Amino acid sequence: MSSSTRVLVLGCLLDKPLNGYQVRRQLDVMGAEHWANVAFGSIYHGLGKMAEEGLLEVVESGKGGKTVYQITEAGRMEFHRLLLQNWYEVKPIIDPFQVALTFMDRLTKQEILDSLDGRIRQLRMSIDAISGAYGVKQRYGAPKHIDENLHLTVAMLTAQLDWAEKAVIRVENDELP
Amino acid sequence: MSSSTRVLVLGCLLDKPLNGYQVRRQLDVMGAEHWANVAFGSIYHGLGKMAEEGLLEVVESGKGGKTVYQITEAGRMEFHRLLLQNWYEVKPIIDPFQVALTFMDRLTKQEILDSLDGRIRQLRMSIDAISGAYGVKQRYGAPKHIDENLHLTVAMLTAQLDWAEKAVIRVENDELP
DNA sequence: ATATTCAAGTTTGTAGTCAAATTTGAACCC
DNA sequence: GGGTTCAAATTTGACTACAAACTTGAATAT
Repeated sequence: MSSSTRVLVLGCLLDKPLNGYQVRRQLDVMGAEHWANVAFGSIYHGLGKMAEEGLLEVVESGKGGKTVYQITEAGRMEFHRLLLQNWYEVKPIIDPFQVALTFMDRLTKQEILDSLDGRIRQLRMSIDAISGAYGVKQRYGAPKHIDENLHLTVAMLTAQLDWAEKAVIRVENDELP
Repeated sequence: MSSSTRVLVLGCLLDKPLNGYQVRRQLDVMGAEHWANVAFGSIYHGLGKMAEEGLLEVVESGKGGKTVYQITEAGRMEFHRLLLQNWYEVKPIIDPFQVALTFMDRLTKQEILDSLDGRIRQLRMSIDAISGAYGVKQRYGAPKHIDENLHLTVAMLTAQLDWAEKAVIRVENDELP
């Protein structure tokens, strides 16, 4: 499974053993749906796989079918290794919009302007919504660094917004495509 | 297959029929490896699948085994539909770094500062490299809008760089994590 | 002529993703 | 206390992604 899935699942298990469903809920609480793609099946798959690899071990299996996993020492080391690696290396970000941008010349001027208008509105709404969430979680005792994720997301959305606003002007003046 | 794969493959076939290998080379020429994830197998899979769906049709099969595909009218409409959709909608960007950021408190201050230093250096290098490429393709007859992809990429990298530089200060002052 | 090499072109198998479907268990109602 | 309902928890299987392995053909060397 992807490096992100591994980090997320191992990360959830650092403090206490959990079963698959609890891992999933933990990810929900973290708001992982906003910045990661981890589906149901992938969690269970990941748990099973990493147990095979010795990064996790099963505690309290059987009974009513629920299987609780606990992180091993090897698992902690792997978590730390992956975490550092993801902190260090800059991976190119994949945005389907950039694919669409490549074929800009296949759309009419009006189609481009209409789409850009829609994008700009969506981007503004997202930025507002996320900005409004700053500091909210702290009130419930979450650590400060949670907000950094929001800051970074807003920064990226703002970069896209700036680009789109400039692009509108260039298209209107027929400098593009 | 993903919407991006469809757009990319259909887009390559707009002007002339091609076989799988030629599609792949066309994507290489476009520099698709920088902003998309389209592997070998996915291209052939996509060609076969879209042929089944009637978006493509096989011309000149057999012979030495090579199969040439041509876009159909339905294919052109689908391309246009997908293209507009990707232009219009803002999808959340998935960045493995944001996953790592969530677990910031599991690293030591020194580890964080070292990693950030590495990231900052990488980001600066990428920004310089891409900025240096502005306008280069035009000299070889490529359309202007190709540069927009580069502009957008640089804008996103710059946003990440700004964030990282600010984060270093916050960590040094123990405001984080 | 035959061998060698290399790019062109495709197939295949493994591993992974994902959401729908299924099973389990406990709380609640009359 | 039997039935109903709903959240908890997992399984399943269809679909995808990917890269390694394979085939083919044509050019070059011997």
